[in-house]
Amino acid sequence: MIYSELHNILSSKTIHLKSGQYLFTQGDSVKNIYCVNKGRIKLVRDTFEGTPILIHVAYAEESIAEASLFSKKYHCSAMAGTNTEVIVYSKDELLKILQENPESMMNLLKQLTTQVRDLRMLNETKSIYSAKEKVLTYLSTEFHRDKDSDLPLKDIAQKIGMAHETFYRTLKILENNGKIKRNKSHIKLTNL
Amino acid sequence: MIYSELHNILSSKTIHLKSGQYLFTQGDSVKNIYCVNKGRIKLVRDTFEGTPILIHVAYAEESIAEASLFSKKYHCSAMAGTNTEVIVYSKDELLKILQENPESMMNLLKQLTTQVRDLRMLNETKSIYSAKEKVLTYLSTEFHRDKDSDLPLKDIAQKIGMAHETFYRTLKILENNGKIKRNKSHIKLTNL
DNA sequence: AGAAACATATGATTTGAATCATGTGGTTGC
DNA sequence: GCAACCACATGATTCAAATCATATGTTTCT
Repeated sequence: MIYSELHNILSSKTIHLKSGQYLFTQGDSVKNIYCVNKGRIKLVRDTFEGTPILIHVAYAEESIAEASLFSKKYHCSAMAGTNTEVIVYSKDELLKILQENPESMMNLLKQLTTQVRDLRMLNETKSIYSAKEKVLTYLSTEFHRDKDSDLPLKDIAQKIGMAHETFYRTLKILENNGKIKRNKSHIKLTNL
Repeated sequence: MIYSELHNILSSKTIHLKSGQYLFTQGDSVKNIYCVNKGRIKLVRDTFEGTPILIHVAYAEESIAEASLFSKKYHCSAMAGTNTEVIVYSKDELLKILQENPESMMNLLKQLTTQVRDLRMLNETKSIYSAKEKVLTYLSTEFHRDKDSDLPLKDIAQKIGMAHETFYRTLKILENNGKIKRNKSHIKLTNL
Protein backbone atom coordinates (compact mmCIF):
# COMPACT_ATOMS: atom_id res chain seq x y z
CA MET A 1 0.00 0.00 0.00
CA ILE A 2 0.98 3.59 -0.37
CA TYR A 3 1.78 4.08 3.29
CA SER A 4 3.48 0.77 3.93
CA GLU A 5 6.22 2.02 6.24
CA LEU A 6 4.01 4.71 7.71
CA HIS A 7 1.42 2.19 8.71
CA ASN A 8 3.48 1.24 11.75
CA ILE A 9 3.94 4.80 12.88
CA LEU A 10 0.45 6.04 12.31
CA SER A 11 -2.52 5.18 14.43
CA SER A 12 -5.21 3.53 12.39
CA LYS A 13 -8.44 1.68 12.63
CA THR A 14 -10.25 -0.69 10.33
CA ILE A 15 -13.84 -0.30 9.28
CA HIS A 16 -16.18 -2.57 7.37
CA LEU A 17 -18.58 -1.38 4.75
CA LYS A 18 -21.47 -3.23 3.18
CA SER A 19 -21.84 -3.02 -0.55
CA GLY A 20 -23.42 0.31 -1.35
CA GLN A 21 -22.47 1.99 1.90
CA TYR A 22 -20.74 5.35 1.76
CA LEU A 23 -17.31 5.98 3.19
CA PHE A 24 -17.58 9.70 2.72
CA THR A 25 -19.67 12.10 0.73
CA GLN A 26 -18.73 14.88 -1.62
CA GLY A 27 -18.45 18.08 0.36
CA ASP A 28 -17.58 16.43 3.68
CA SER A 29 -14.53 17.99 5.25
CA VAL A 30 -11.42 15.90 4.88
CA LYS A 31 -10.59 14.34 8.23
CA ASN A 32 -9.24 11.00 7.11
CA ILE A 33 -7.19 9.26 4.51
CA TYR A 34 -8.02 5.68 3.64
CA CYS A 35 -6.53 2.54 2.31
CA VAL A 36 -8.58 -0.29 0.86
CA ASN A 37 -7.74 -3.57 2.51
CA LYS A 38 -10.28 -5.83 0.87
CA GLY A 39 -13.05 -5.22 -1.63
CA ARG A 40 -13.34 -2.04 -3.62
CA ILE A 41 -14.33 1.56 -3.27
CA LYS A 42 -15.89 3.58 -6.04
CA LEU A 43 -15.19 7.27 -6.21
CA VAL A 44 -18.17 9.03 -7.65
CA ARG A 45 -18.65 12.63 -8.48
CA ASP A 46 -21.99 14.34 -8.39
CA THR A 47 -22.27 16.78 -11.21
CA PHE A 48 -24.69 19.67 -11.01
CA GLU A 49 -26.10 18.58 -14.32
CA GLY A 50 -27.47 15.06 -14.59
CA THR A 51 -25.96 11.76 -13.64
CA PRO A 52 -23.10 11.28 -11.21
CA ILE A 53 -19.93 10.08 -12.87
CA LEU A 54 -17.49 7.43 -11.80
CA ILE A 55 -14.04 8.87 -11.23
CA HIS A 56 -12.07 5.93 -10.03
CA VAL A 57 -12.30 2.49 -8.54
CA ALA A 58 -9.82 1.68 -5.80
CA TYR A 59 -8.96 -1.95 -5.12
CA ALA A 60 -7.13 -3.71 -2.32
CA GLU A 61 -3.84 -2.10 -1.31
CA GLU A 62 -4.85 1.14 -2.91
CA SER A 63 -5.03 4.34 -0.93
CA ILE A 64 -7.78 6.78 -1.55
CA ALA A 65 -8.25 10.40 -0.84
CA GLU A 66 -4.52 10.97 -0.77
CA ALA A 67 -5.44 13.26 -3.62
CA SER A 68 -7.40 15.12 -0.95
CA LEU A 69 -4.46 15.45 1.42
CA PHE A 70 -4.46 19.16 0.75
CA SER A 71 -8.14 19.75 0.27
CA LYS A 72 -10.57 21.08 2.81
CA LYS A 73 -13.48 19.10 1.38
CA TYR A 74 -13.80 15.86 -0.50
CA HIS A 75 -14.45 16.57 -4.12
CA CYS A 76 -16.18 13.25 -4.65
CA SER A 77 -18.06 10.57 -2.79
CA ALA A 78 -16.74 7.13 -1.92
CA MET A 79 -19.01 4.13 -1.98
CA ALA A 80 -18.27 0.48 -1.34
CA GLY A 81 -18.78 -1.48 -4.56
CA THR A 82 -18.90 -4.71 -2.62
CA ASN A 83 -18.40 -5.62 1.01
CA THR A 84 -15.23 -3.78 1.77
CA GLU A 85 -12.64 -3.33 4.47
CA VAL A 86 -10.91 -0.01 4.81
CA ILE A 87 -8.07 1.24 6.98
CA VAL A 88 -8.52 4.75 8.31
CA TYR A 89 -5.75 7.22 9.04
CA SER A 90 -6.03 10.72 10.38
CA LYS A 91 -5.17 13.29 7.76
CA ASP A 92 -3.71 15.73 10.26
CA GLU A 93 -1.55 13.09 11.85
CA LEU A 94 -0.31 11.96 8.47
CA LEU A 95 0.54 15.50 7.44
CA LYS A 96 2.36 16.06 10.71
CA ILE A 97 4.41 12.90 10.37
CA LEU A 98 5.28 13.78 6.82
CA GLN A 99 6.51 17.20 7.85
CA GLU A 100 8.64 15.84 10.65
CA ASN A 101 9.92 13.11 8.47
CA PRO A 102 11.21 14.29 5.08
CA GLU A 103 12.20 10.79 4.18
CA SER A 104 8.71 9.44 4.31
CA MET A 105 7.51 12.48 2.47
CA MET A 106 10.03 11.76 -0.24
CA ASN A 107 8.71 8.24 -0.29
CA LEU A 108 5.16 9.36 -0.75
CA LEU A 109 6.34 11.68 -3.49
CA LYS A 110 7.89 8.72 -5.19
CA GLN A 111 4.69 6.71 -4.98
CA LEU A 112 2.78 9.58 -6.47
CA THR A 113 5.16 9.91 -9.39
CA THR A 114 4.60 6.24 -10.10
CA GLN A 115 0.88 6.78 -9.91
CA VAL A 116 1.10 9.64 -12.35
CA ARG A 117 3.07 7.55 -14.76
CA ASP A 118 0.65 4.64 -14.53
CA LEU A 119 -2.31 6.90 -15.01
CA ARG A 120 -0.78 8.45 -18.09
CA MET A 121 -0.05 5.06 -19.50
CA LEU A 122 -3.59 3.92 -18.83
CA ASN A 123 -4.86 7.11 -20.32
CA GLU A 124 -3.16 6.49 -23.59
CA THR A 125 -4.20 2.88 -23.57
CA LYS A 126 -7.74 4.12 -23.37
CA SER A 127 -7.21 6.30 -26.39
CA ILE A 128 -6.66 3.28 -28.58
CA TYR A 129 -9.77 2.52 -30.55
CA SER A 130 -9.05 -0.95 -31.83
CA ALA A 131 -9.94 -3.55 -29.21
CA LYS A 132 -7.06 -5.86 -30.12
CA GLU A 133 -4.48 -3.11 -30.02
CA LYS A 134 -5.87 -1.79 -26.80
CA VAL A 135 -5.77 -5.13 -25.06
CA LEU A 136 -2.27 -5.92 -26.29
CA THR A 137 -1.07 -2.53 -25.14
CA TYR A 138 -2.65 -2.99 -21.76
CA LEU A 139 -1.13 -6.44 -21.36
CA SER A 140 2.30 -5.05 -22.09
CA THR A 141 2.18 -2.64 -19.15
CA GLU A 142 3.75 -3.30 -15.82
CA PHE A 143 0.70 -2.71 -13.72
CA HIS A 144 -1.03 -5.52 -15.45
CA ARG A 145 1.52 -7.99 -14.16
CA ASP A 146 1.73 -6.40 -10.73
CA LYS A 147 -1.42 -4.96 -9.40
CA ASP A 148 -4.07 -6.08 -11.81
CA SER A 149 -3.18 -9.72 -12.10
CA ASP A 150 -5.95 -10.79 -9.79
CA LEU A 151 -8.65 -8.45 -10.96
CA PRO A 152 -11.72 -10.00 -12.54
CA LEU A 153 -11.68 -9.69 -16.30
CA LYS A 154 -14.81 -7.64 -16.13
CA ASP A 155 -13.08 -5.03 -14.02
CA ILE A 156 -10.08 -4.92 -16.29
CA ALA A 157 -12.43 -4.32 -19.19
CA GLN A 158 -13.92 -1.39 -17.38
CA LYS A 159 -10.51 -0.09 -16.42
CA ILE A 160 -9.33 0.06 -20.00
CA GLY A 161 -12.65 1.42 -21.15
CA MET A 162 -14.28 -1.30 -23.15
CA ALA A 163 -17.44 -3.38 -22.83
CA HIS A 164 -16.67 -6.58 -21.00
CA GLU A 165 -18.24 -8.62 -23.76
CA THR A 166 -15.78 -7.14 -26.19
CA PHE A 167 -12.95 -7.88 -23.80
CA TYR A 168 -13.86 -11.56 -23.52
CA ARG A 169 -14.15 -11.86 -27.25
CA THR A 170 -10.91 -10.06 -27.92
CA LEU A 171 -9.04 -12.26 -25.47
CA LYS A 172 -10.35 -15.30 -27.25
CA ILE A 173 -9.28 -14.02 -30.65
CA LEU A 174 -5.81 -13.13 -29.38
CA GLU A 175 -5.55 -16.55 -27.80
CA ASN A 176 -6.53 -18.26 -31.02
CA ASN A 177 -3.99 -16.17 -32.89
CA GLY A 178 -1.36 -17.31 -30.45
CA LYS A 179 -0.66 -13.78 -29.26
CA ILE A 180 -1.49 -14.55 -25.66
CA LYS A 181 -1.71 -17.54 -23.37
CA ARG A 182 -4.14 -18.02 -20.55
CA ASN A 183 -4.30 -20.44 -17.70
CA LYS A 184 -7.05 -19.95 -15.20
CA SER A 185 -7.42 -16.21 -15.23
CA HIS A 186 -3.82 -15.31 -15.70
CA ILE A 187 -3.03 -13.78 -19.06
CA LYS A 188 0.39 -13.66 -20.60
CA LEU A 189 1.74 -12.15 -23.77
CA THR A 190 3.36 -14.80 -25.91
CA ASN A 191 6.26 -12.78 -27.29
CA LEU A 192 9.13 -11.45 -25.20
CA MET B 1 4.44 25.83 -13.65
CA ILE B 2 5.04 23.04 -11.24
CA TYR B 3 8.21 24.53 -9.79
CA SER B 4 7.09 28.14 -9.71
CA GLU B 5 8.74 29.10 -6.42
CA LEU B 6 11.67 26.77 -6.98
CA HIS B 7 12.46 28.39 -10.27
CA ASN B 8 14.21 31.26 -8.49
CA ILE B 9 16.29 28.99 -6.33
CA LEU B 10 17.30 26.49 -8.96
CA SER B 11 19.79 27.08 -11.69
CA SER B 12 18.24 26.61 -15.08
CA LYS B 13 18.79 27.10 -18.73
CA THR B 14 16.50 27.37 -21.69
CA ILE B 15 16.79 25.30 -24.82
CA HIS B 16 15.04 25.51 -28.16
CA LEU B 17 13.87 22.49 -30.10
CA LYS B 18 12.72 22.30 -33.68
CA SER B 19 9.62 20.31 -34.40
CA GLY B 20 10.54 16.66 -34.40
CA GLN B 21 13.72 17.07 -32.36
CA TYR B 22 14.24 14.85 -29.34
CA LEU B 23 14.67 16.19 -25.84
CA PHE B 24 15.64 12.83 -24.46
CA THR B 25 15.33 9.22 -25.48
CA GLN B 26 13.96 6.22 -23.70
CA GLY B 27 16.73 4.57 -21.78
CA ASP B 28 18.83 7.70 -21.33
CA SER B 29 19.84 8.21 -17.73
CA VAL B 30 17.81 10.87 -15.98
CA LYS B 31 19.95 13.94 -15.51
CA ASN B 32 17.42 16.66 -15.97
CA ILE B 33 13.87 17.64 -15.26
CA TYR B 34 12.12 19.93 -17.72
CA CYS B 35 9.38 22.44 -17.98
CA VAL B 36 7.74 23.38 -21.26
CA ASN B 37 7.78 27.12 -21.80
CA LYS B 38 6.33 27.34 -25.26
CA GLY B 39 5.18 24.74 -27.74
CA ARG B 40 4.62 21.13 -26.82
CA ILE B 41 6.50 17.97 -26.04
CA LYS B 42 5.23 14.52 -26.87
CA LEU B 43 6.15 11.66 -24.59
CA VAL B 44 6.39 8.51 -26.63
CA ARG B 45 7.07 5.00 -25.52
CA ASP B 46 8.77 2.46 -27.68
CA THR B 47 7.23 -0.94 -27.16
CA PHE B 48 9.21 -4.05 -27.98
CA GLU B 49 6.29 -5.20 -30.05
CA GLY B 50 5.24 -2.96 -32.92
CA THR B 51 4.43 0.72 -32.98
CA PRO B 52 5.54 3.26 -30.41
CA ILE B 53 2.68 4.66 -28.37
CA LEU B 54 1.97 8.18 -27.27
CA ILE B 55 1.92 8.49 -23.50
CA HIS B 56 1.36 12.16 -22.93
CA VAL B 57 1.55 15.55 -24.50
CA ALA B 58 2.92 18.34 -22.33
CA TYR B 59 1.99 21.92 -23.10
CA ALA B 60 3.28 25.28 -21.93
CA GLU B 61 3.72 25.57 -18.16
CA GLU B 62 3.76 21.84 -17.79
CA SER B 63 6.69 20.04 -16.25
CA ILE B 64 7.84 16.78 -17.69
CA ALA B 65 9.86 13.95 -16.36
CA GLU B 66 8.98 14.83 -12.80
CA ALA B 67 7.55 11.34 -12.93
CA SER B 68 11.14 10.31 -13.50
CA LEU B 69 12.47 12.13 -10.45
CA PHE B 70 13.19 8.79 -8.86
CA SER B 71 14.08 6.79 -11.92
CA LYS B 72 17.55 5.97 -13.16
CA LYS B 73 16.47 5.93 -16.80
CA TYR B 74 13.77 7.67 -18.78
CA HIS B 75 10.99 5.21 -19.48
CA CYS B 76 9.91 7.10 -22.57
CA SER B 77 11.21 9.47 -25.21
CA ALA B 78 10.38 13.15 -25.49
CA MET B 79 9.97 14.80 -28.86
CA ALA B 80 9.04 18.35 -29.75
CA GLY B 81 5.66 18.35 -31.49
CA THR B 82 6.26 21.82 -32.83
CA ASN B 83 9.00 24.39 -32.33
CA THR B 84 9.36 24.32 -28.60
CA GLU B 85 11.12 26.08 -25.75
CA VAL B 86 12.05 24.10 -22.69
CA ILE B 87 13.53 25.04 -19.33
CA VAL B 88 16.08 22.60 -17.99
CA TYR B 89 16.73 21.88 -14.32
CA SER B 90 19.21 19.49 -12.84
CA LYS B 91 17.53 16.50 -11.26
CA ASP B 92 20.14 16.13 -8.54
CA GLU B 93 19.97 19.76 -7.63
CA LEU B 94 16.21 19.62 -7.47
CA LEU B 95 16.26 16.55 -5.25
CA LYS B 96 18.78 18.19 -2.97
CA ILE B 97 16.75 21.36 -2.63
CA LEU B 98 13.63 19.36 -1.94
CA GLN B 99 15.33 17.45 0.83
CA GLU B 100 16.67 20.58 2.47
CA ASN B 101 13.39 22.28 2.07
CA PRO B 102 10.41 20.24 3.28
CA GLU B 103 8.08 23.05 2.47
CA SER B 104 8.81 22.97 -1.21
CA MET B 105 8.64 19.22 -1.15
CA MET B 106 5.20 19.47 0.40
CA ASN B 107 4.33 21.86 -2.37
CA LEU B 108 5.43 19.47 -5.04
CA LEU B 109 3.46 16.75 -3.29
CA LYS B 110 0.43 18.95 -3.51
CA GLN B 111 0.91 19.54 -7.20
CA LEU B 112 1.20 15.84 -7.78
CA THR B 113 -2.00 15.09 -5.90
CA THR B 114 -3.75 17.56 -8.15
CA GLN B 115 -2.24 15.88 -11.17
CA VAL B 116 -3.44 12.50 -9.98
CA ARG B 117 -6.92 13.83 -9.51
CA ASP B 118 -7.00 15.42 -12.94
CA LEU B 119 -5.67 12.31 -14.58
CA ARG B 120 -8.32 10.16 -12.93
CA MET B 121 -10.99 12.53 -14.02
CA LEU B 122 -9.70 12.55 -17.56
CA ASN B 123 -9.45 8.80 -17.45
CA GLU B 124 -13.07 8.38 -16.66
CA THR B 125 -14.03 10.98 -19.23
CA LYS B 126 -12.29 8.82 -21.75
CA SER B 127 -14.33 5.82 -20.71
CA ILE B 128 -17.50 7.47 -21.89
CA TYR B 129 -18.50 6.08 -25.24
CA SER B 130 -21.10 8.56 -26.36
CA ALA B 131 -19.47 11.58 -27.96
CA LYS B 132 -22.02 14.04 -26.60
CA GLU B 133 -21.75 12.75 -23.05
CA LYS B 134 -18.02 12.70 -23.24
CA VAL B 135 -17.74 16.26 -24.44
CA LEU B 136 -20.23 17.55 -21.88
CA THR B 137 -18.39 15.74 -19.12
CA TYR B 138 -15.10 17.16 -20.27
CA LEU B 139 -16.47 20.67 -20.45
CA SER B 140 -17.72 20.41 -16.88
CA THR B 141 -14.25 19.76 -15.49
CA GLU B 142 -12.06 22.40 -13.97
CA PHE B 143 -9.04 21.79 -16.09
CA HIS B 144 -11.03 22.69 -19.12
CA ARG B 145 -11.58 26.19 -17.84
CA ASP B 146 -8.10 26.59 -16.47
CA LYS B 147 -5.37 24.95 -18.40
CA ASP B 148 -7.04 23.81 -21.57
CA SER B 149 -8.87 26.94 -22.49
CA ASP B 150 -6.32 27.91 -25.09
CA LEU B 151 -5.65 24.51 -26.58
CA PRO B 152 -6.60 23.99 -30.21
CA LEU B 153 -9.81 22.00 -30.54
CA LYS B 154 -7.91 19.32 -32.34
CA ASP B 155 -5.67 18.76 -29.33
CA ILE B 156 -8.59 18.67 -26.95
CA ALA B 157 -10.16 16.01 -29.12
CA GLN B 158 -7.04 13.95 -28.86
CA LYS B 159 -6.84 14.53 -25.14
CA ILE B 160 -10.29 13.14 -24.49
CA GLY B 161 -9.73 10.35 -26.95
CA MET B 162 -11.93 11.08 -29.91
CA ALA B 163 -11.37 11.79 -33.58
CA HIS B 164 -11.17 15.53 -34.14
CA GLU B 165 -13.84 15.32 -36.82
CA THR B 166 -16.21 13.85 -34.31
CA PHE B 167 -15.31 16.57 -31.84
CA TYR B 168 -16.10 19.39 -34.30
CA ARG B 169 -19.38 17.77 -35.19
CA THR B 170 -20.35 17.14 -31.59
CA LEU B 171 -19.62 20.72 -30.62
CA LYS B 172 -21.85 21.89 -33.41
CA ILE B 173 -24.71 19.64 -32.34
CA LEU B 174 -24.40 20.73 -28.72
CA GLU B 175 -24.35 24.33 -29.83
CA ASN B 176 -27.47 23.88 -31.92
CA ASN B 177 -29.18 22.20 -28.98
CA GLY B 178 -28.29 25.19 -26.85
CA LYS B 179 -26.21 23.10 -24.45
CA ILE B 180 -23.08 25.12 -25.04
CA LYS B 181 -22.08 28.55 -26.27
CA ARG B 182 -19.01 29.41 -28.27
CA ASN B 183 -17.33 32.64 -29.12
CA LYS B 184 -14.09 32.46 -30.96
CA SER B 185 -12.61 29.27 -29.62
CA HIS B 186 -13.86 29.60 -26.08
CA ILE B 187 -16.50 27.05 -25.15
CA LYS B 188 -18.90 27.42 -22.29
CA LEU B 189 -21.59 25.19 -20.86
CA THR B 190 -24.93 26.93 -20.95
CA ASN B 191 -26.32 25.75 -17.63
CA LEU B 192 -24.86 26.78 -14.28
C1' DA C 1 -26.00 -27.10 1.34
C1' DG C 2 -28.66 -24.11 -1.14
C1' DA C 3 -29.67 -19.58 -2.89
C1' DA C 4 -28.35 -15.36 -4.59
C1' DA C 5 -25.18 -12.66 -6.82
C1' DC C 6 -21.74 -12.20 -9.94
C1' DA C 7 -18.11 -13.46 -13.61
C1' DT C 8 -17.49 -15.58 -17.88
C1' DA C 9 -19.00 -16.58 -22.37
C1' DT C 10 -21.05 -16.17 -26.94
C1' DG C 11 -24.66 -15.12 -30.48
C1' DA C 12 -27.38 -11.54 -33.09
C1' DT C 13 -28.12 -6.81 -34.14
C1' DT C 14 -27.63 -1.89 -34.13
C1' DT C 15 -25.45 2.25 -34.13
C1' DG C 16 -22.58 5.82 -34.02
C1' DA C 17 -17.72 6.93 -34.01
C1' DA C 18 -13.75 6.33 -36.91
C1' DT C 19 -12.08 6.92 -41.33
C1' DC C 20 -11.50 8.79 -45.87
C1' DA C 21 -11.98 12.69 -48.72
C1' DT C 22 -12.03 17.38 -49.66
C1' DG C 23 -12.29 22.31 -48.97
C1' DT C 24 -11.69 26.68 -46.52
C1' DG C 25 -9.67 29.76 -43.35
C1' DG C 26 -5.88 31.13 -40.34
C1' DT C 27 -0.87 31.13 -38.67
C1' DT C 28 3.78 30.87 -39.08
C1' DG C 29 8.09 31.20 -41.01
C1' DC C 30 11.25 32.92 -44.46
C1' DG D 1 3.95 38.90 -49.04
C1' DC D 2 4.00 34.37 -50.34
C1' DA D 3 4.18 29.56 -49.42
C1' DA D 4 3.74 25.92 -46.51
C1' DC D 5 1.55 24.14 -42.90
C1' DC D 6 -2.01 23.44 -39.76
C1' DA D 7 -6.75 24.10 -37.57
C1' DC D 8 -11.40 23.90 -38.58
C1' DA D 9 -15.22 22.08 -40.97
C1' DT D 10 -18.44 18.92 -43.18
C1' DG D 11 -20.03 15.11 -46.29
C1' DA D 12 -20.13 10.06 -47.36
C1' DT D 13 -19.07 5.50 -46.02
C1' DT D 14 -17.49 1.66 -43.35
C1' DC D 15 -17.03 -1.26 -39.75
C1' DA D 16 -16.10 -2.72 -35.37
C1' DA D 17 -17.46 -1.94 -30.74
C1' DA D 18 -21.54 -1.31 -27.94
C1' DT D 19 -25.73 -3.24 -26.77
C1' DC D 20 -29.24 -6.67 -25.97
C1' DA D 21 -30.18 -11.32 -24.94
C1' DT D 22 -29.30 -15.54 -22.84
C1' DA D 23 -26.75 -19.27 -20.78
C1' DT D 24 -23.37 -21.51 -17.88
C1' DG D 25 -19.83 -21.52 -14.43
C1' DT D 26 -18.17 -19.68 -10.07
C1' DT D 27 -17.92 -17.41 -5.90
C1' DT D 28 -20.09 -15.71 -1.59
C1' DC D 29 -23.34 -15.32 1.98
C1' DT D 30 -26.29 -17.24 5.47
